[in-house]
Amino acid sequence: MSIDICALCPVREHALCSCLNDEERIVLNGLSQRRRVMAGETVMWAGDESRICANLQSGVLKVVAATTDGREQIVSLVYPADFVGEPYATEIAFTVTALSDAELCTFPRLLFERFLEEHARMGNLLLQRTLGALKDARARMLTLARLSAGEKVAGLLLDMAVRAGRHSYRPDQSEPVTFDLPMTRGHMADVLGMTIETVSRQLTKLKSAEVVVLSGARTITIVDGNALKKRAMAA
Amino acid sequence: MSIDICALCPVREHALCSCLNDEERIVLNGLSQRRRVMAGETVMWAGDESRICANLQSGVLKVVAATTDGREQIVSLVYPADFVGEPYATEIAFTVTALSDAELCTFPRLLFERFLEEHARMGNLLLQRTLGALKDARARMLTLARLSAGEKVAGLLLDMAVRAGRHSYRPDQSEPVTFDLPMTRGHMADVLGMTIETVSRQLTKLKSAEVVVLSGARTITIVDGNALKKRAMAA
DNA sequence: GCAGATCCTTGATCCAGATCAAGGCGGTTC
DNA sequence: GAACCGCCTTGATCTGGATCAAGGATCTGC
Repeated sequence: MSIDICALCPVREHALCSCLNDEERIVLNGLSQRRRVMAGETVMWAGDESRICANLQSGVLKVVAATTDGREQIVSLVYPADFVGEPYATEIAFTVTALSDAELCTFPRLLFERFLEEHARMGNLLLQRTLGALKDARARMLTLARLSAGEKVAGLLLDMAVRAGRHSYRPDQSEPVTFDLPMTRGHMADVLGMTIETVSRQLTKLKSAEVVVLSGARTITIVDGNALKKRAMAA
Repeated sequence: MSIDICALCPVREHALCSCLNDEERIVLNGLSQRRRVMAGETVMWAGDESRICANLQSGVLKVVAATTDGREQIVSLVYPADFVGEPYATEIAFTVTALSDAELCTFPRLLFERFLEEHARMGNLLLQRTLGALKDARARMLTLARLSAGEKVAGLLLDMAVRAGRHSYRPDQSEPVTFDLPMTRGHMADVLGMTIETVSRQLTKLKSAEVVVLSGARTITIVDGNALKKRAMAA
């Protein structure tokens, strides 16, 4: 009998399983297996059989779509408490790789699917999260296809201020915020569908315009949130 | 008591409700309302309250994301038997408009959500479809961000050959297929994130290369499916 | 604190696709 | 059958961002 490891879980209040009662949670825990990955390590490969699903406990992952000739696009970033994996798919469509060291709580796909079907409340919660992810993906389609480089970078900075910096950040109330960018220029370029050089130039432009301050490559202060929002345009 | 209108439904075998037994289906039917829309008419507006969900019975719809200054991107095409709407959202994020005359079987959102929660099998089916839509959206993110104009057009033609032409079409077995393009050049441009002119030029290029034959603007024959697939690159 | 690697910035040039502009082709109306 | 209208094609030009190229900044291990 395994001990109640969920008690120590850093995301137990926010992950999918937060909707379960103690009894149900213990059953699900019985199916789970903890896994640690190092920055740069790949969690699942496109083309492989879909064998596991997981909740992310700590760290950040990227979900990547790629052409056969090696062009890549990050289609999603996975933060702690987010669900990752492809239930009801036999073959993995998108490669998932750790951007930082990370910890996952994994489940065998087939057992996870069975559990979902037997616990409708969790099934429903996953449905709601999947609908949210779909909305996100569609919003980003607009970004990728129709926004200029300047708009893309401004929008990503605002996103990151909220997700990686203070969750409460509102650009409107323009008190400056400082935080560490959670990714390299290269990853930003992969998220936004552009090149490293263009990302760098746009950041330099924002710096010259005194909208942001860059202290070293990774630390940023948003000085004028309103100006940044104006440059981002699309909601 | 309403008559059993589902018996006449053209998509009863393929829509979400196909997983229900007779009794359940009659309950759901009690919540539904048929709606006809004309080509060009908008079914739901971004920004409005999310009041209805629906199964599409006939016709084709587009789901559109737009910036405040009017740039647009089609993020999804909805075909018969597909589900459309935004359950569990209070405000509509994407405008839905008919590309052709269309018929919908609509449900009030809140009653539909309740029904989903009380009929886990349908909830699970919607989850599977939503996961499929998410995969689609992510694949299209790669297309929008990283493929060339030529690759985009070739890929869309193959897609349409399958969805709008013969469902069984396989480009590998290169017997020619003829079908009518289900949309204008303008809509193709909106789907692919480019301009009408570029779409037109790419089609002309495919014609000159004798990969396709265009008989009038709307009828197309794919002569060399393999060549077209080669030009599309990305899976 | 130095060697090497990785990441970032900046400059010069190029090009795919946007934009601007001008007809051409089918349908529809009366 | 003439006039119109929406859609499509083609040509000329422009430009945002990619690509090519060369350092500069930071970090890591020893």
